[in-house]
Amino acid sequence: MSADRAEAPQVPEKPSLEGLETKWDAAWTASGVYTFDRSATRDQVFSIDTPPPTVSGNLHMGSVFGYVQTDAVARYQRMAGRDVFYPMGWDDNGLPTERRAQNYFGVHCDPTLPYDPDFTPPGTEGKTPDGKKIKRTEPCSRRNFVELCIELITADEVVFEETWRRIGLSVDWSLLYQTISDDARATSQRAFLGNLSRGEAYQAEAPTLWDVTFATAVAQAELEDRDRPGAYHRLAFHRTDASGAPSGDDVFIETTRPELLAACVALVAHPEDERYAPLFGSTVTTPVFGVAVPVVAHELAEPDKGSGIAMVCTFGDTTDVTWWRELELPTRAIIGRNGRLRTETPGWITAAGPDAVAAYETLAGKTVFSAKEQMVELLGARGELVGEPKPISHPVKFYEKGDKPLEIVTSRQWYFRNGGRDPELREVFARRGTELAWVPEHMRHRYQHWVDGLNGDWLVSRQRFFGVPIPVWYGVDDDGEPDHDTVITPDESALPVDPSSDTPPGFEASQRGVPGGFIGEADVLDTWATSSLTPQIACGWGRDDDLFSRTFPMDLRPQGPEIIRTWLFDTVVRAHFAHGTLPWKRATINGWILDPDRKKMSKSMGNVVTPIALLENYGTDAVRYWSTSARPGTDTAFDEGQIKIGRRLAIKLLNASRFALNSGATDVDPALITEPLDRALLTRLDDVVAMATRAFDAFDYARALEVTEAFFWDFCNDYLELVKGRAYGNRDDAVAGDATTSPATASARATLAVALDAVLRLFAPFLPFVTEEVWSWWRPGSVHAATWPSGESTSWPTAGDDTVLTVAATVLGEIRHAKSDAKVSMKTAVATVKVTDSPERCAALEAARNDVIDAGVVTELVIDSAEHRADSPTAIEVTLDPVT
RNA sequence: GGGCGCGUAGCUCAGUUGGCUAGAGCGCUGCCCUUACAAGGCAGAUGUCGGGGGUUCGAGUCCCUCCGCGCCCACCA
Repeated sequence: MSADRAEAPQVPEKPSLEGLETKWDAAWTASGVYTFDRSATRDQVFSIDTPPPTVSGNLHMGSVFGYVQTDAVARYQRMAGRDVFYPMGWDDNGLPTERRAQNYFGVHCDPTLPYDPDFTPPGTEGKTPDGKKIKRTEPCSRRNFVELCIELITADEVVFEETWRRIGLSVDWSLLYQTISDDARATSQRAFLGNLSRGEAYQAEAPTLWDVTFATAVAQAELEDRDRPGAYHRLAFHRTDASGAPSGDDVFIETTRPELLAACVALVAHPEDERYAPLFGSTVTTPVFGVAVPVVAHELAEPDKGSGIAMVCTFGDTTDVTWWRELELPTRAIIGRNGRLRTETPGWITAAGPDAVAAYETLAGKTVFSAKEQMVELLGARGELVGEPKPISHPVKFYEKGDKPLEIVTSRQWYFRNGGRDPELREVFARRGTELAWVPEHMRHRYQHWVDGLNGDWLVSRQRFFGVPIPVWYGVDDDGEPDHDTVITPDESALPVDPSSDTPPGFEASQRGVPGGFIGEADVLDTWATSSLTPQIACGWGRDDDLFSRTFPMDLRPQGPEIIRTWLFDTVVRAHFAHGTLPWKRATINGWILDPDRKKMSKSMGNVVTPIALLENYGTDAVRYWSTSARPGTDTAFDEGQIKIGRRLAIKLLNASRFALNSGATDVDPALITEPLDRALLTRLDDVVAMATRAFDAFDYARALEVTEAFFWDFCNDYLELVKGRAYGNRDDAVAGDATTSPATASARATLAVALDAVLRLFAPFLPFVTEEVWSWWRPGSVHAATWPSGESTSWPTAGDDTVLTVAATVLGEIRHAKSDAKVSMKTAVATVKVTDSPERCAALEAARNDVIDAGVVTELVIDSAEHRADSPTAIEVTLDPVT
């Protein structure tokens, strides 16, 4: 036994996959294999910016899919010698948590209420203490509400971490962060203050997309269109003569929103529309209210839509905003933030006379829906509604989390510049998109397309509660009114701050809200304004500059395609402003999982497939196998069959390893690997390592898995069978035993050890549990800390002739074929096998003669090149023993 | 309406810069309890590469066009 030889392998009698996850997760935590070594320099580090998942308590199949793919890359990088910085975070700030807190505790936030230290929510889990469903939520102060949110997520996050650990991510859990934590809030506010001081953040009074239900402004990135039923109402506007008196002629427009008639500020038609050209510059009066509005021209008006002329209201849709801005129309807002028509009669209606006022009063305070019905009645009564409304289905803008159409209201909000209103800046961000490496390459189009389509700056203020407060105060003027032009900022050292309770520098708490004092900004930042800073939060920007310098800009940003326009783009914007760089070198975009439930809706008789159930039924490695079989960026149908294959592969790995180790696989001088068949195997292995390495370097984990799996398959089916007898020492002249092992047997055993060792490492990124288990039978330390088998670590002889294995496997295959055809057992003896082939291939076969004879149970093997004709294929004749 | 992607065996998918009779796994069929593995092994059958044109000595691969599917974006009159 040589000095460097490991202890005798400890191979279990019945190897099994059960319980490996718990066992090794605990072991990895204890040994710290995934702990980031912060003495590493930037060039040695591979840092990964995982988008922190929303804490929901549930793990989604899609998350498992994408995160496991990234983990395989992380594990490869670690084995390839990089110091992997792989933090995880929880995105717990924002609306989803607010909603869950509302449902869970049965409360809602009323920011006008004072803090109640003794506040007790009506219940938990949506139920009262006596188990009844909570029907009405109870109001509480903002601070009480935030406390409840934090209580909820703290409990959830413990469970969530356990769940995530189950999928075997090699993250350094000591780096775990939360987007609502003090550090994250401080980072977010620090970045905001930087944006403010450089003029990248600004506040403006402007038309804003507004969600009535949540009572908050929303950003362009959070919109989605949904098809909703509507109806065209044909309305008669009245033309006037030069003196402004009615001329008796009418102009007809079609609108789906007659309730906004009181907010009408103009009619607009295309400049080249001959039907309406004579009207441009003239004035018409609205039906019902008789308010005079101009007829104007704009190329956005579409002649073939409706009657070709549209009414512009402030504001019915985003086109109205465009027209209002570009045509410098007046603002006549009638819809309030509660989604109802203003209760006080607007001045322009009053000016139109008592009839108009009377009409408006029947609408005042009504919801959009009721106002529409009332308006139709008013129009009908006056004969100004032509015909019946024509039902249509049309796209309507919604907040992606909302269930009522968005309204547009004018309000003061905070914005970040993002190029939406500045072609030069837009070009800067477009260029950033081209600098970023994309996997797959075509995903860059989505980024480009989004940047090209931006039509406004990024609205970041939200009228919500559970978020990062906008860290500013405003001066209060002599009349006690906030002066929004006087912005007071905190000292950086004071971050994070809450302006609603903290006092700005230079003021006393008693000056809050009094003339000459200050008032805190009540709004919070959009959740994206914080999650767009995950590289800064994770890498310790402004908090741990040493760590930051070793990890930022990060190497990799893995994520789904649906958040390119939001999360990815926003993160690029923030890093560009704060650091003048990209936040990462490369983005890998995973594909979608096609939901089987959706597909098989008709068959949905129960079984909801959850990742947890799959992980329990098949084991984590099996689920990881399926996830990493999918090509980067490629959509994949959920396939339980693939998961079963993964499980089989893992079991196969256990059994094949057990066999190899029990056959005497042993570490000896690789120079003892002398048999041509063994050298052929290792030559092939060398190619596989090269292919897998190349694939991983291109972030194509799936290809790396594919070539490794194919090799392992051949290794088991062909090589193991061929070498079995020789490894056992069946043909040894000497008595079995180390000291007297023949060179042929020693060669086989050394080859088994080398091959198994390499195969375990090659599979380690994909099947971390089973490879670690087998590794522990005979190797010290963790396979995940082992060196990737390439380059300098390739210490086996590779000058072999691959043909030896190929020909031997082909002949063995023919022998099996013959036995299969004869319907006899594989251990049946074969009388003769005659192989006719080229001299080269015959020589190769000759080199493996004894192994083929052993594996095929062959009595006589005839190898002949004399009758071989050039270009004709290998000819193999198998004659079974007549006795059988 | 614009953009991106996809359409290869019954199913899920590979097919790298155009190159030897188009591949894998599942499923299917048959056989084998072989002492690593019967929740296994071995073997077998299966394709107008969505349709139609074109370039080429040669096209699943490149070009054009049509059909179908998915996703994203788009101004809700």
